[in-house]
Order: sequence, then C-alpha cells, then structure tokens
Amino acid sequence: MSDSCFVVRLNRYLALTAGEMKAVSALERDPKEYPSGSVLWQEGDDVSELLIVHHGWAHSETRPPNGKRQILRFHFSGDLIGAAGIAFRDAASSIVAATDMVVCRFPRKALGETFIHHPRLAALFFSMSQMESIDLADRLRAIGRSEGKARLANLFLSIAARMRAVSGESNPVVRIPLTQSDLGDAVGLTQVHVNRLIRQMTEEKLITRNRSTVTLLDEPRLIEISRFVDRFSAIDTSWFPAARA
Amino acid sequence: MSDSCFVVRLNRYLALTAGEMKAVSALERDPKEYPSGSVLWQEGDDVSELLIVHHGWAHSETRPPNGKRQILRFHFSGDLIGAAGIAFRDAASSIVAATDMVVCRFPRKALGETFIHHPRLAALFFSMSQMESIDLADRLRAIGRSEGKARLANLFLSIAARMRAVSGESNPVVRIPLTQSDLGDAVGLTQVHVNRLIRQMTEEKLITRNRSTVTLLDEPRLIEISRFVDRFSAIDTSWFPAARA
DNA sequence: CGCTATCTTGATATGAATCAATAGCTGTGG
DNA sequence: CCACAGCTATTGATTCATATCAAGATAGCG
Repeated sequence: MSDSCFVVRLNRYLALTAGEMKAVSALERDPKEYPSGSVLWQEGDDVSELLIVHHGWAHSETRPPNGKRQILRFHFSGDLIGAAGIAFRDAASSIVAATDMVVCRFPRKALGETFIHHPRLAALFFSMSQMESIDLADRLRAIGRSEGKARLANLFLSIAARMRAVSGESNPVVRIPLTQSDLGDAVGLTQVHVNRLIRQMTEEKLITRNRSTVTLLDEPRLIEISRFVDRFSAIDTSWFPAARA
Repeated sequence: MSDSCFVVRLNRYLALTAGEMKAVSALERDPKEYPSGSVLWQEGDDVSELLIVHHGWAHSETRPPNGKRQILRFHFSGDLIGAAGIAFRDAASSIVAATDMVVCRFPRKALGETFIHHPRLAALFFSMSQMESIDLADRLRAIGRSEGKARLANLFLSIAARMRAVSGESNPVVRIPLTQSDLGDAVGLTQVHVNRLIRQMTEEKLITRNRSTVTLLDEPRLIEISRFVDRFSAIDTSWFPAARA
C-alpha cells in the first residue's frame, strides 16, 4: 500500500514511522472511481468526510448568485480535500472532477483519531492544509491587484509548481485539463478575454497552449510579470512534536 | 487569567477542561503593546512565532511589485495569527497593526507540544485556522466575481459577522478603523473608487460611514447584493477527539 | 495654527465585459 | 465513413466598470 501517492507525498515532507504509515493507509481504504464531471460534493451539502485524491484532477468552485462561477482551487494526486471546510458542517464550495478520478473518502472522525494517536501526523495535516490558505492568499493577491496577463501567468506557474512538488520533476510542459472558461473562472476573467490574453501570450512567446497542454516557454518572464513565489517545495517541520512509537 | 479574550473565544466553541485552559494560558504569557502602524512582522521574515491578539486590529497584507498592496485579512481580539503560514519559514504576508494593540507571541514549538498533550485543542486550533481559509475563499469569490459595491458589502458584512461572533452582540454599528485606501486594498479597488461607491451606498441608504464607524442600515439588502453567507457563528466539533484529563 | 493624512470630486483613459457571429473539433449514430 | 450535435475556441464591435490623473476640501494632530 505504500505506493499510495498520498503516502509518497507525506514522506517527501517527513519520514513517516511504520505506525504512522499504517494510520495513513487506514484512511485510504476503498478507493472509488469518478468520471470526469462528477460532483464529489456540492456547495451547501452536509459533508462529514475528507477526500484523498489518488488520481485525476478536481477543482473547488462556488457559484455567486449571478450565475457566475469562481474556481477556488485545483486538487490533484496526493491532495487532501476538505480540510478547509472542517470547521463547518456545510460545504462552502463544490468539488467537481475535471478528469476521471480515483478518490478515497474517510470520515472526519478518523481525523480526530489521528489527532490523538499521531500528533506528528496531525501537525503534518495541519501544515499541509495551511498551504491551502497560502495558495488562496496568493490567488487573492493576483486577482485583486494585477491585470489579466499576470493573473494567468500566476495561475499557470502555481499549478506547475504544485504538480512539480508532487512529481519531483520540473517539466516546462504542464497538462492542464481546463477549458478557457475554466481558466477564466479561476482568475476572474471572461472566457473571451482569456482567449485574447492567451493569444497575446503566445505571440509574446511566453507560453504555448494546445488542448489541455500548456508549455511554459519563458518562465523567467512569466515569474517577472506575475511576481510568482513558489512556496510548495518544502514545509517547516521544525516545530513538530517527536514521532511516537 | 480566564479573562483572556482568546480563552473566552475558545470556550464559545468548546467547553475547555481545566488542563486545556491552563495549556492555553501558557501560550498567552507576556502580552506586549504595539502602537497603531507597527509592523508585527514583515513579508519574507523568518517567523517562528504565532500571535494571539488580545486587543486591537491588525491586518495581513502583501505587496505586489507594482507598489500596490493587497490586504488579505483582518485580525482582531481573540484571533490567532500565523497559523496559515506555519508550513513555511518565511512569512507570506506582513502583519500591520491598524490600531494600538496588545498581543502575545508564542513559539511554534509550543504548538507542537499542544498537539501532543491536548489533541482536542489541536483539533480546535486546526478548525479555527481553517476558518481563515474559508474566509479567504469567500473574499476570493467576492473579488473575482462581483462588482465593487458587492465587494464592499461583502467585506463589511464579513467583518461585522466576525466581530459579532467574538462579542456575542449583534450591533448594526461596526467600528472599522480603516481608511478608504485600506478598504480598497482589501477588495481590490482604488481608494477613489471606494469613495464613490461609499457615497452611492450612502445615497441608497445601505450604510452610513463616519470616521471609523460603519453603520449597516439595511443588512438584508447588503446580504442580497453580496450574497454573503455567515459562517463564523459556530464550528463543527463532532469529529473532535474526547477531552483528556 | 499650520501639517499631513484623508477624503471628495471631476475629466479622461483603459482593461475587461458583453453581445454576437463564425469556425473547429470530437464524438455519436445511422 | 459521413453528417450532425454540441462543446470549445476565435474574432470583431460596442459598452461599462474601474483606474488614472489632477485639484481641492477637511480634518485630526502635534
């Protein structure tokens, strides 16, 4: 079971003990498949579970009344979904599969158990889910205070950084299975405007986009215009409690 | 020491045991005063502490290269600051006092101790800091997908909701010690435009603003235009581990 | 009693939305 | 294997929200 991408991911941050490993596997029972487009849960649902993504992409989205949509965050292999909403019964956003997915669900209660028996894992989950806050904050800065091209650049870089953090590689070609509407809803722009911006960025040789593949041609300039900071490579474990037998 | 607003706040969510209470007080040693305008820490600083706000207002802000500023979140009495950044050594945002403040600092390491000895407190801290994610997500939706007036309405309502959650009252008059520039930087608009919007909102009898006092005159309509959802009143503790002696 | 930060207001410029129409793909069924 | 249906992307014309620039007007503060 140690081929779980979630365990692999955790291990990248912190060498897990056998006991911890076992505790994590216990959360990953019974993976289920969901076809692209599935709604894993819906804004407002009474949610009592967390999800671990084994395979595929999802995003969290929320729908303001005006029929619009804001995509808050993307989730992929090795991600834990739902921590952000743990304080509330009702989901603050929907989770929608952007590709076919394999996902494990486990009850919140199991997280409580983990807090008792594996404080170090608790600290790790705590940290990982705080990365989500930081990611949101970065998106907020991008959307609140920069113009379209920079927002897109920021989004592409941040997705690439997260995928690289999981995979360990650093490929300039990134599979981003999103339509122009999706991209627009993620950065607060219209699909039409996204289209124009992508054309511009292509002309300026910043990126290339071909179906669901985006190639980052000029990362230095992308970073420059979006002032992107990669925060996903490592986490600070210095304050963690010691491992327990 | 149980008159600490932080303990009061925690107790509102969960009846703390004597032991837990004591553990919390241990984090609240040695309150310090900071005058309005102080920078509690700066974006990029190597931060190894967390802050508990006893008194006053602060905000987290971040500065994109273009000289602009994005205010991410406001912090007041009973708030725990810094959890979001716990995964990283370097602060992702600055913390600036908006009024005179009284603040306790404690080291991250102490949080690790708490995770070992008080799993239920760990769960509570976890939940509380996840509210921050949700708050950011809400702001993101507002900024990404609604127009100026709705953004401001959303901000006012969310500040009011948070303050009410702490105070227990539900006063339509809210002290918001922020300039128009601050407001603009929080919702991604210009100070000038904020000014015009506030004038409009005043004409429409939605709010009244007088120095640092904002009065919500017509909350139903404010809620309607901003589609605000109050999530701060309670948290789901059903999954928490049992209290420990 | 000035000084400086904040707020107000107007004129103009611009990024992005909206509306609208067309073109390309992709998959599906006959 | 073709034709059609239905997404997705492209492009142009126009409108609108918000930014920018610029000058005063207020008002708290030392």
